[in-house]
Amino acid sequence: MSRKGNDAAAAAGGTVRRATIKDVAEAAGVSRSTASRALTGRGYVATDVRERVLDAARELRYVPDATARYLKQQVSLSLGVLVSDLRNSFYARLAAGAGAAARGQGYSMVLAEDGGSVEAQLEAAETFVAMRVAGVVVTPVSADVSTYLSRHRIPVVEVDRQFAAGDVDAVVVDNHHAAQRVTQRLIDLGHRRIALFIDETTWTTGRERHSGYHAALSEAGVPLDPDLVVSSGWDVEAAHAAAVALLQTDRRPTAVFAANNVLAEGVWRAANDLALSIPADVSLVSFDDAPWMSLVTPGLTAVAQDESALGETAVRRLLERIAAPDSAPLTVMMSTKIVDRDSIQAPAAD
Amino acid sequence: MSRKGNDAAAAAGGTVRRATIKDVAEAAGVSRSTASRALTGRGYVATDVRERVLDAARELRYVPDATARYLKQQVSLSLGVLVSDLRNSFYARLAAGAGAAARGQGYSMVLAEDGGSVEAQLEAAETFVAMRVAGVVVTPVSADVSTYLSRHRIPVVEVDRQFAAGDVDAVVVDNHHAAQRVTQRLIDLGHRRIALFIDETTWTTGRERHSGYHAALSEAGVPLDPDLVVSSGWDVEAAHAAAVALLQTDRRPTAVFAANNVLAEGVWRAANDLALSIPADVSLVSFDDAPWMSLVTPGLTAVAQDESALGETAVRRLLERIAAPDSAPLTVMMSTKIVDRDSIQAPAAD
DNA sequence: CTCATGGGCGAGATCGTTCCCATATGCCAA
DNA sequence: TTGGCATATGGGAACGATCTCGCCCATGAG
Repeated sequence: MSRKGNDAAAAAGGTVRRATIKDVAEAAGVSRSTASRALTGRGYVATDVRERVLDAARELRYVPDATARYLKQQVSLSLGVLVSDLRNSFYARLAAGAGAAARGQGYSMVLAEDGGSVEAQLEAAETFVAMRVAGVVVTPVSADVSTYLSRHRIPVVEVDRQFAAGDVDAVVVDNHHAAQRVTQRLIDLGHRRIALFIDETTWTTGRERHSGYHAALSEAGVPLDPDLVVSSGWDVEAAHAAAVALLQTDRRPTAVFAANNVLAEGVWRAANDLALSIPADVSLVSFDDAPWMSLVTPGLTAVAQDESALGETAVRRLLERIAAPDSAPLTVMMSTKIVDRDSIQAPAAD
Repeated sequence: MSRKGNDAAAAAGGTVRRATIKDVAEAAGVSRSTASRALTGRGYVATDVRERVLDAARELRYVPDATARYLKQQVSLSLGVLVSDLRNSFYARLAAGAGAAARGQGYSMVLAEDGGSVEAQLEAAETFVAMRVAGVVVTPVSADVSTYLSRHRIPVVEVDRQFAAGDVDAVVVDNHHAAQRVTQRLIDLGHRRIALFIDETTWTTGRERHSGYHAALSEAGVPLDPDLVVSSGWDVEAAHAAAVALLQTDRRPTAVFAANNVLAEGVWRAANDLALSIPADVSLVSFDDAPWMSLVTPGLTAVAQDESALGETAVRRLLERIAAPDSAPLTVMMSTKIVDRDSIQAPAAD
């Protein structure tokens, strides 16, 4: 023995080296090549030798170094997932679904948040490139991420919203149609003054939800009142303030369609603060079905997306693309459903 | 030139190799060593040479391979974060805090979920070892994770609950004290029949919350009624079923203390289903303050933990330990506060 | 007996990076 | 002049795995 064993070093208080395949090979009295074959199961190894190697590996608690393996094979087993805000249940569930799908396929998930910032998103993308992840699932905030990652030959799937339609895969829902249907529902109940709360119309989500709302009104011959389309900010507070303002006007809407769960929360809080009764004084529907919407009274009628399925599908699509890098980009459309609860009813007679 | 450039290869439809430091060095007309020095900023490089190298790197869109760097330096820049369930806002916020802190210190976060399963948790730990993460933050479900990771020389911080007290660092809250205070609050209002909903008393969280409840009752001389301590299962449905059963008995409790947000949701739903008014018919307090608790009417009085701070602190502690591997393990106690809302009041006179 | 075949094993190259070391030059003090 | 020091650069060896070779040995067919 030319070198002290690990146990001796440990007893001496020295730093314990992690066991490498070389240690395993020496302990089993074989070469590194043979040890590798025994451990990976590729190539010929005599059964007794294989046993010796496996025993040695167990004994030494050998865990192969994934980074070294990647370096040699140039095949990574981790996926990047990049979302806006984990505190938002929508993204949390999306990430949970993605993580589960990844794990199920033997991948691990590197998760990053960008808080909706383009720069933060690019920074995260750069980290993913540096880590040589096998692919990335992203809820994009600009076209730049997909472009950047594609340039670096990293497969991307856009999920929830789409900025690079046609260039990369995407998994989305039919925002236009769902928004139209739910607006239609309000119109059918007799509503004519229907407000839309929306944060952003430059993303596909916002744009399509807006157009769906618009389409439903047009089709019913209800004139579009620009004052009823409220572009509040991103967060609950902004939506809350905007809702308080709108709901206090003398000709307030009889119904509100909130284009996402954050906006719905703002409107809900505003109605509560103003002691307006939902749905008696004002009906409320939401795009996105957040957990709280089934807990409050009345429960909120909402367009529900299966966020987990969104994440899972995105990961599955990503792995398909990794397997077939040159196939044409696909946009997968997931279904939504309207969950009927008790936050909408016919408007009070004037 | 002995080899085709990338552009030519791209034009020919061939696979484009990612630029390596060797490519950068050649493009700048220097050796790999010099290129490395210019890029990392360690060691002497003439200013004009540095410029040339940096230009070449930009030109070739060079992004250093983090795995290769790790292999050489044996210093990893990713952290493992292992939680039970991202769909639970508690864990989501914890993970968000951890991720933010990690990113702030230049680390990226590898996130895994174990769904509360010991085996899944160990599997995730094994992945972390294989990936050679610099450290792990975990909400443990057994002592095995910490033991396993420690054996592999990977620093661990237990967060929320503690299984390896004294052996590894931990970030927790004073469950006993907080539970005692909130139970005391109910007693002070005049409640004597106070139910405790709890899922598990083998974890520190459950055990301590139980003991705090117990302590408050003892101190007030209220006899402990074992029928009022409900060990329901993990999920909302189980808690809901148990709560429906309990709240229908003729001598139902005048107040319920739910030991976490999931149980609180079960109890809340049960009360609603039974048309019991909170707090008139039954008072309800929760350990954990979930987002929905401020949206429902009445708002739920709850013991609030700052989940983000929990995650951030755990990561900070982890990095401290990485910096000083031989310092004594520390248990950091975070504060809680009771947020008063409207779900508790004095019991109705018998 | 020869030669092809296939099982079994090890030497050494390789992935992309860093880092130690050797070498070289210019400058200043002894 | 010599020695020492700071600056500047390149050669080559790692890090830990995998993988391509090439070699050896049985076995069995011709």
